[in-house]
Amino acid sequence: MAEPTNREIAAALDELGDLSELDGAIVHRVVAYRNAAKAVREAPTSVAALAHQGRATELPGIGRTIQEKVVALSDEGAIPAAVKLRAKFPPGLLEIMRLPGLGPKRARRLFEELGVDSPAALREAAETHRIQQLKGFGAKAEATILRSLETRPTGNSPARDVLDHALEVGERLVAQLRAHPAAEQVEIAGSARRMTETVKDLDLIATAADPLALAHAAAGLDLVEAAQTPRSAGVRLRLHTGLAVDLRIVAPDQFGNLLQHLTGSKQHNMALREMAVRKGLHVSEYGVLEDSTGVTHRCATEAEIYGLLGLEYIEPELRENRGELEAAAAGELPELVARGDLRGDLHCHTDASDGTASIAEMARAARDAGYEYLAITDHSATFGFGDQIAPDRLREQIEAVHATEIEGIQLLAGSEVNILPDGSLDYDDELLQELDWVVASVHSSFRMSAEAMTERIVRAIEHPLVDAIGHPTGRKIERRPPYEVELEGVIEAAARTGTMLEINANPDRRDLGELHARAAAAAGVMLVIDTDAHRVGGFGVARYGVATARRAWLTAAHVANTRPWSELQAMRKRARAAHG
DNA sequence: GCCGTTTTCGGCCCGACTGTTTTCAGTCG
Repeated sequence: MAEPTNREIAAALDELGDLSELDGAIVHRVVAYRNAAKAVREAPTSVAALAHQGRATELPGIGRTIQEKVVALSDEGAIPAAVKLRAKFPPGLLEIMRLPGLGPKRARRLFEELGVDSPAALREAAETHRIQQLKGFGAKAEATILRSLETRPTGNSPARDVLDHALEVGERLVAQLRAHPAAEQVEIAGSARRMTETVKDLDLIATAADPLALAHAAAGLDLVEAAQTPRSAGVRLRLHTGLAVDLRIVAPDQFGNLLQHLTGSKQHNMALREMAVRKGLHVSEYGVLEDSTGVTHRCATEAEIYGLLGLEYIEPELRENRGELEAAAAGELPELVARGDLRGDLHCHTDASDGTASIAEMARAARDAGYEYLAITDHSATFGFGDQIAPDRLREQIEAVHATEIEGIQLLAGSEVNILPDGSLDYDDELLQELDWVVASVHSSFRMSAEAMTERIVRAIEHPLVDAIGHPTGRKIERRPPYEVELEGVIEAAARTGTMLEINANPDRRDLGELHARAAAAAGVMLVIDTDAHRVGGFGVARYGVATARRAWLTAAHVANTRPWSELQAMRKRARAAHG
């Protein structure tokens, strides 16, 4: 039997958590299963393999018992405890439990007292008013249930906004609020501040000389489609883009408390608060309560909160409970790479392939975006959209790039070469040798087995003239899953050969993602943050690549294009081979 | 079920909201 993937193990643990919750298990055991599921989902290597070696307990939140369950899942195809509980509760009950307003306790009572075992049966029970006869349920509960059933997500709901869509409008909103005379501080909080890949809504926090006036002003902005009643505590908005915005207005001396609370993540805050409790402190959105004195410390800044807990300030991108609290306590947080550290961009397109601007136009735009060097990397011969560059055309392109002189930026002749299904490249070595930079990417035959795709990419990695692998998983966030590939094998090969892996900064890609980028860096792989710009405005997305790198705990040292070209050039494996 | 600078047992984040209730359990973020 094939070992279960981390995703399958995590799903099994989540299911066990749900079933245990229905079964009335103490909440902490349920939480333990969910924490374990998160740890598995984020683990960089095969948890099934770890469990068989008895080493899964090294992951935070996994102890001996859950390790045994993982082994059982792997060896027998199921977790015995889950099998037992599945026999006890119909699968429809899990669905019912997740409806808004319902939970495990109420779902179970509906099942035991009314025989409700599916959403259809639930609707029937509500429509015949049998639910309001139950103790603790009333007419309102029945109406809420019917409404929840109506608005139940159908599975293809778009659910979350990709970050750039939310930030584009969110940052305009912030600018407009800051311009209002009643406003003092206005900041984005929530997952958008942590620069997650997608967001559900936007949380804004403000302080104001006249809170009610600011809330009214917010409700009246032209970005706003609808607003609830403005209050001095804030206002809820819906923008024309459909984005929900929650503006909270707070006293200046509690600004840090609320900002920290609403920035999250939930997991980070829970772990932070547990850590605080051990020091006799209680952290909430209103302040930090000290047990020994009964004093509540109000904090104008987040740094004060972390300071009270004896922690270094933790950047929002790190607040995911992935070890940042322990590192902050030990004074060992990384100095994260910043946008200003990037000196060059090694992946962009011109109108020679599917871009929209000339070499010179792209060069000037890159320079104006703060870059010192730019590799022009148009698509190779078999790109297949009518814009392919045949070998002779590439020779002309190399000459054209080298002949283009733009003050303040150095141009490099490169190519984004296709990795063909068999792992070969579609230019011969003699031609590749003439390029300053070669990024190799998969653009076709996405539907291969993981084994074949891994072999394909590893073969490209082993090519002596490939400097970097572009968007290594091929995913499009919210639109297309990654192709099947064993990233572990890719990372191992990249480390072994000195091939760099790209963090493609396009907000729809962010590929490598943060977890894989972190694993790659830990394995000694050098990363490059590239925009993959197709137009002069395309360099602005660098911030999303930097955000992914920061969420991956990367420092400037982990990112090759924080170095001047002269240094980076010498780090390419072909340069190292020449010297070695 | 996990975990330990209050260690191998006894804790486990915090507060708001809702509906049904008259002091609170369940749910949510």
